[in-house]
Amino acid sequence: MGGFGQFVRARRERLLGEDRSYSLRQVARRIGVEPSYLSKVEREQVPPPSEETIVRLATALEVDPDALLAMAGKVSSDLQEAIRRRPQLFAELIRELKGVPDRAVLRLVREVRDGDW
Amino acid sequence: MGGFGQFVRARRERLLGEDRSYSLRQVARRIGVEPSYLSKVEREQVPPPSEETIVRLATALEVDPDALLAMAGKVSSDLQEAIRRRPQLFAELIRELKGVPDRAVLRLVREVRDGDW
DNA sequence: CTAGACGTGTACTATGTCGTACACAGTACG
DNA sequence: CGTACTGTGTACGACATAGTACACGTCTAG
Repeated sequence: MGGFGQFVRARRERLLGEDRSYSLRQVARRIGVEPSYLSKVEREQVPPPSEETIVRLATALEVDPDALLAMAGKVSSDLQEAIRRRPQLFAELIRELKGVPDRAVLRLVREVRDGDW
Repeated sequence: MGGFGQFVRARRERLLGEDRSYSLRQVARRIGVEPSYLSKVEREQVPPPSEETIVRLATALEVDPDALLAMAGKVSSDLQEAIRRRPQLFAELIRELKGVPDRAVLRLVREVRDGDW
Protein backbone atom coordinates (compact mmCIF):
# COMPACT_ATOMS: atom_id res chain seq x y z
CA MET A 1 0.00 0.00 0.00
CA GLY A 2 2.75 2.43 0.92
CA GLY A 3 5.40 1.91 -1.70
CA PHE A 4 7.75 4.63 -0.50
CA GLY A 5 10.72 3.15 -2.28
CA GLN A 6 8.79 2.44 -5.44
CA PHE A 7 7.56 6.00 -5.56
CA VAL A 8 11.04 7.44 -5.06
CA ARG A 9 12.50 5.28 -7.77
CA ALA A 10 9.70 6.12 -10.19
CA ARG A 11 10.00 9.81 -9.50
CA ARG A 12 13.78 9.80 -9.80
CA GLU A 13 13.75 7.86 -13.05
CA ARG A 14 11.19 10.22 -14.45
CA LEU A 15 13.49 13.13 -13.74
CA LEU A 16 16.43 11.11 -15.02
CA GLY A 17 14.72 10.94 -18.38
CA GLU A 18 15.17 14.67 -18.80
CA ASP A 19 18.27 15.28 -16.71
CA ARG A 20 21.11 12.80 -16.48
CA SER A 21 22.14 14.22 -13.12
CA TYR A 22 19.33 12.29 -11.46
CA SER A 23 21.25 9.04 -11.32
CA LEU A 24 20.93 7.15 -8.06
CA ARG A 25 24.51 7.98 -7.18
CA GLN A 26 24.22 11.68 -7.82
CA VAL A 27 20.96 12.05 -5.95
CA ALA A 28 22.45 10.07 -3.07
CA ARG A 29 25.39 12.41 -3.08
CA ARG A 30 23.17 15.49 -3.06
CA ILE A 31 21.09 14.33 -0.14
CA GLY A 32 24.13 13.11 1.75
CA VAL A 33 23.80 9.33 1.89
CA GLU A 34 25.67 6.40 0.45
CA PRO A 35 24.49 5.16 -2.96
CA SER A 36 24.08 1.62 -1.67
CA TYR A 37 21.75 2.92 1.01
CA LEU A 38 19.54 4.84 -1.39
CA SER A 39 19.51 1.77 -3.62
CA LYS A 40 18.19 -0.33 -0.75
CA VAL A 41 15.66 2.34 0.16
CA GLU A 42 14.32 2.44 -3.38
CA ARG A 43 14.00 -1.32 -3.52
CA GLU A 44 12.51 -1.36 -0.02
CA GLN A 45 15.13 -3.67 1.36
CA VAL A 46 15.32 -1.31 4.32
CA PRO A 47 12.67 0.86 5.96
CA PRO A 48 12.36 4.49 4.83
CA PRO A 49 15.08 6.90 6.01
CA SER A 50 14.87 9.38 8.85
CA GLU A 51 12.69 12.47 8.65
CA GLU A 52 15.65 14.71 7.84
CA THR A 53 16.81 12.49 5.00
CA ILE A 54 13.28 12.21 3.62
CA VAL A 55 12.91 15.99 3.57
CA ARG A 56 16.22 16.38 1.72
CA LEU A 57 15.06 13.71 -0.70
CA ALA A 58 11.76 15.49 -1.22
CA THR A 59 13.63 18.68 -2.01
CA ALA A 60 15.96 16.90 -4.42
CA LEU A 61 13.05 15.26 -6.22
CA GLU A 62 10.81 18.31 -6.04
CA VAL A 63 7.91 16.63 -4.30
CA ASP A 64 5.82 17.67 -1.29
CA PRO A 65 7.76 16.81 1.89
CA ASP A 66 4.59 16.12 3.88
CA ALA A 67 3.32 13.75 1.23
CA LEU A 68 6.64 11.93 1.05
CA LEU A 69 6.82 11.68 4.83
CA ALA A 70 3.29 10.27 4.84
CA MET A 71 4.33 7.56 2.40
CA ALA A 72 7.07 6.69 4.86
CA GLY A 73 4.48 6.38 7.62
CA LYS A 74 5.71 9.52 9.33
CA VAL A 75 4.37 12.92 10.27
CA SER A 76 6.50 16.06 10.15
CA SER A 77 7.88 16.82 13.59
CA ASP A 78 6.76 20.44 13.47
CA LEU A 79 3.16 19.28 13.10
CA GLN A 80 3.63 16.93 16.03
CA GLU A 81 5.00 19.83 18.02
CA ALA A 82 1.92 21.90 17.26
CA ILE A 83 -0.35 19.08 18.40
CA ARG A 84 1.67 18.47 21.56
CA ARG A 85 1.19 22.06 22.62
CA ARG A 86 -2.59 21.72 22.69
CA PRO A 87 -3.25 17.98 22.81
CA GLN A 88 -6.92 17.84 23.78
CA LEU A 89 -7.90 20.56 21.36
CA PHE A 90 -6.11 19.15 18.34
CA ALA A 91 -6.92 15.56 19.23
CA GLU A 92 -10.60 16.29 19.19
CA LEU A 93 -10.43 18.37 16.02
CA ILE A 94 -8.52 15.76 14.10
CA ARG A 95 -10.73 12.91 15.29
CA GLU A 96 -13.79 14.86 14.23
CA LEU A 97 -12.27 15.48 10.83
CA LYS A 98 -11.59 11.80 10.26
CA GLY A 99 -15.09 11.36 8.91
CA VAL A 100 -15.21 14.62 7.00
CA PRO A 101 -14.70 14.53 3.21
CA ASP A 102 -11.70 16.23 1.65
CA ARG A 103 -13.50 19.15 0.11
CA ALA A 104 -15.15 20.08 3.40
CA VAL A 105 -11.78 20.07 5.14
CA LEU A 106 -10.36 22.15 2.33
CA ARG A 107 -13.15 24.66 2.79
CA LEU A 108 -12.29 24.75 6.46
CA VAL A 109 -8.65 25.44 5.69
CA ARG A 110 -9.61 28.33 3.45
CA GLU A 111 -11.97 29.64 6.07
CA VAL A 112 -9.19 29.69 8.63
CA ARG A 113 -6.69 31.26 6.27
CA ASP A 114 -8.93 33.97 4.91
CA GLY A 115 -11.09 34.40 7.97
CA ASP A 116 -10.84 37.08 10.59
CA TRP A 117 -9.85 34.79 13.43
CA MET B 1 9.23 22.01 31.32
CA GLY B 2 7.82 18.57 30.55
CA GLY B 3 8.11 16.72 33.82
CA PHE B 4 6.33 13.58 32.69
CA GLY B 5 7.66 11.55 35.58
CA GLN B 6 7.01 14.28 38.10
CA PHE B 7 3.42 14.58 36.95
CA VAL B 8 2.83 10.84 37.13
CA ARG B 9 4.25 10.62 40.61
CA ALA B 10 2.24 13.62 41.82
CA ARG B 11 -0.94 12.26 40.32
CA ARG B 12 -0.40 8.77 41.71
CA GLU B 13 0.40 10.03 45.20
CA ARG B 14 -2.66 12.20 45.14
CA LEU B 15 -4.79 9.13 44.41
CA LEU B 16 -2.80 7.18 46.96
CA GLY B 17 -3.95 9.63 49.59
CA GLU B 18 -7.48 8.38 49.17
CA ASP B 19 -6.89 4.83 48.02
CA ARG B 20 -3.99 2.74 49.26
CA SER B 21 -4.12 0.60 46.12
CA TYR B 22 -2.28 3.33 44.24
CA SER B 23 1.13 2.29 45.49
CA LEU B 24 3.87 2.27 42.88
CA ARG B 25 3.96 -1.50 42.94
CA GLN B 26 0.24 -1.98 42.48
CA VAL B 27 -0.05 0.56 39.71
CA ALA B 28 2.94 -1.01 38.00
CA ARG B 29 1.25 -4.38 38.27
CA ARG B 30 -2.01 -3.03 36.82
CA ILE B 31 -0.37 -1.48 33.80
CA GLY B 32 1.88 -4.47 33.27
CA VAL B 33 5.40 -3.23 33.98
CA GLU B 34 8.01 -3.96 36.63
CA PRO B 35 7.91 -1.75 39.73
CA SER B 36 11.54 -0.80 39.33
CA TYR B 37 10.77 0.46 35.86
CA LEU B 38 7.85 2.61 36.93
CA SER B 39 10.04 3.93 39.73
CA LYS B 40 12.66 5.02 37.26
CA VAL B 41 10.03 6.53 35.00
CA GLU B 42 8.60 8.60 37.83
CA ARG B 43 12.02 9.85 38.83
CA GLU B 44 12.90 10.46 35.18
CA GLN B 45 15.94 8.25 35.27
CA VAL B 46 14.67 6.82 31.99
CA PRO B 47 12.70 8.39 29.16
CA PRO B 48 8.90 8.04 29.16
CA PRO B 49 7.50 4.61 28.24
CA SER B 50 6.01 3.52 24.94
CA GLU B 51 2.69 4.84 23.72
CA GLU B 52 0.84 1.70 24.77
CA THR B 53 2.21 1.84 28.29
CA ILE B 54 1.46 5.53 28.59
CA VAL B 55 -2.14 4.95 27.57
CA ARG B 56 -2.53 2.18 30.15
CA LEU B 57 -0.97 4.48 32.71
CA ALA B 58 -3.37 7.27 31.78
CA THR B 59 -6.28 4.91 32.25
CA ALA B 60 -4.97 3.72 35.60
CA LEU B 61 -4.48 7.28 36.81
CA GLU B 62 -7.66 8.58 35.21
CA VAL B 63 -6.03 11.31 33.17
CA ASP B 64 -6.44 12.30 29.52
CA PRO B 65 -4.31 9.96 27.36
CA ASP B 66 -3.60 12.63 24.76
CA ALA B 67 -2.43 15.05 27.43
CA LEU B 68 -0.20 12.44 29.04
CA LEU B 69 1.22 11.45 25.67
CA ALA B 70 1.93 15.10 24.97
CA MET B 71 3.90 15.39 28.21
CA ALA B 72 5.96 12.46 26.98
CA GLY B 73 6.65 14.31 23.74
CA LYS B 74 4.44 11.96 21.75
CA VAL B 75 1.33 12.11 19.63
CA SER B 76 -1.25 9.35 19.59
CA SER B 77 -0.68 7.03 16.65
CA ASP B 78 -4.30 7.18 15.55
CA LEU B 79 -3.98 10.93 15.08
CA GLN B 80 -0.82 10.40 13.08
CA GLU B 81 -2.68 7.87 10.98
CA ALA B 82 -5.40 10.41 10.23
CA ILE B 83 -2.81 12.96 9.17
CA ARG B 84 -0.92 10.47 7.04
CA ARG B 85 -4.04 9.72 5.04
CA ARG B 86 -4.38 13.33 3.88
CA PRO B 87 -0.96 14.89 4.48
CA GLN B 88 -1.17 18.12 2.49
CA LEU B 89 -4.63 18.92 3.77
CA PHE B 90 -3.92 18.35 7.45
CA ALA B 91 -0.44 19.83 7.25
CA GLU B 92 -1.81 23.07 5.95
CA LEU B 93 -4.68 23.15 8.43
CA ILE B 94 -2.48 22.51 11.43
CA ARG B 95 0.14 25.02 10.34
CA GLU B 96 -2.56 27.61 9.89
CA LEU B 97 -3.92 26.86 13.33
CA LYS B 98 -0.51 27.32 14.96
CA GLY B 99 -1.15 31.02 15.28
CA VAL B 100 -4.81 30.76 16.15
CA PRO B 101 -5.84 31.22 19.81
CA ASP B 102 -7.36 28.35 21.76
CA ARG B 103 -10.90 29.66 21.89
CA ALA B 104 -11.03 30.16 18.14
CA VAL B 105 -9.87 26.58 17.57
CA LEU B 106 -12.43 25.39 20.07
CA ARG B 107 -15.15 27.24 18.19
CA LEU B 108 -13.94 25.51 15.05
CA VAL B 109 -14.15 22.11 16.71
CA ARG B 110 -17.74 22.80 17.76
CA GLU B 111 -18.57 24.04 14.31
CA VAL B 112 -17.33 20.81 12.78
CA ARG B 113 -19.06 18.62 15.31
CA ASP B 114 -22.44 20.34 15.22
CA GLY B 115 -22.28 21.54 11.66
CA ASP B 116 -23.89 19.95 8.64
CA TRP B 117 -20.66 18.92 6.98
C1' DC C 1 9.07 -9.81 65.90
C1' DT C 2 8.32 -11.21 61.63
C1' DA C 3 5.80 -11.53 57.03
C1' DG C 4 4.57 -8.87 53.55
C1' DA C 5 4.40 -4.70 51.09
C1' DC C 6 7.04 -0.60 50.03
C1' DG C 7 10.34 2.03 46.78
C1' DT C 8 14.87 1.68 44.63
C1' DG C 9 19.83 0.29 42.72
C1' DT C 10 22.35 -2.45 39.45
C1' DA C 11 22.86 -5.34 35.67
C1' DC C 12 21.45 -7.01 31.55
C1' DT C 13 19.07 -7.66 26.90
C1' DA C 14 16.27 -7.87 22.67
C1' DT C 15 14.84 -5.21 18.92
C1' DG C 16 14.72 -1.20 16.03
C1' DT C 17 16.77 2.86 13.77
C1' DC C 18 19.79 4.76 10.56
C1' DG C 19 22.94 4.46 8.39
C1' DT C 20 28.63 3.60 6.51
C1' DA C 21 32.35 1.06 4.05
C1' DC C 22 33.83 -1.30 0.36
C1' DA C 23 33.98 -4.42 -3.26
C1' DC C 24 31.77 -6.02 -7.46
C1' DA C 25 29.93 -6.66 -12.25
C1' DG C 26 27.79 -4.30 -16.06
C1' DT C 27 27.54 -0.37 -19.38
C1' DA C 28 28.71 3.86 -22.21
C1' DC C 29 31.80 6.73 -24.54
C1' DG C 30 35.58 9.10 -26.44
C1' DC D 1 40.58 -0.46 -25.33
C1' DG D 2 40.26 1.66 -20.74
C1' DT D 3 38.25 4.66 -17.62
C1' DA D 4 34.58 6.42 -15.44
C1' DC D 5 30.14 6.04 -14.06
C1' DT D 6 26.10 2.94 -13.08
C1' DG D 7 23.33 0.16 -9.62
C1' DT D 8 23.83 -3.47 -6.13
C1' DG D 9 25.46 -7.23 -2.53
C1' DT D 10 27.52 -8.10 1.91
C1' DA D 11 29.20 -6.89 6.23
C1' DC D 12 29.25 -4.16 9.97
C1' DG D 13 28.33 -0.54 13.58
C1' DA D 14 26.72 3.06 16.85
C1' DC D 15 23.01 4.51 19.29
C1' DA D 16 18.11 4.55 20.88
C1' DT D 17 14.01 2.19 22.65
C1' DA D 18 11.60 -0.23 26.02
C1' DG D 19 11.80 -2.64 29.02
C1' DT D 20 13.02 -7.39 32.58
C1' DA D 21 15.21 -9.69 36.58
C1' DC D 22 16.51 -9.70 41.03
C1' DA D 23 18.43 -8.29 45.23
C1' DC D 24 18.43 -4.85 48.84
C1' DG D 25 17.22 -2.12 52.99
C1' DT D 26 13.02 -0.08 55.07
C1' DC D 27 8.63 0.26 57.09
C1' DT D 28 4.52 -1.20 59.03
C1' DA D 29 0.54 -4.00 60.72
C1' DG D 30 -0.91 -8.00 63.07
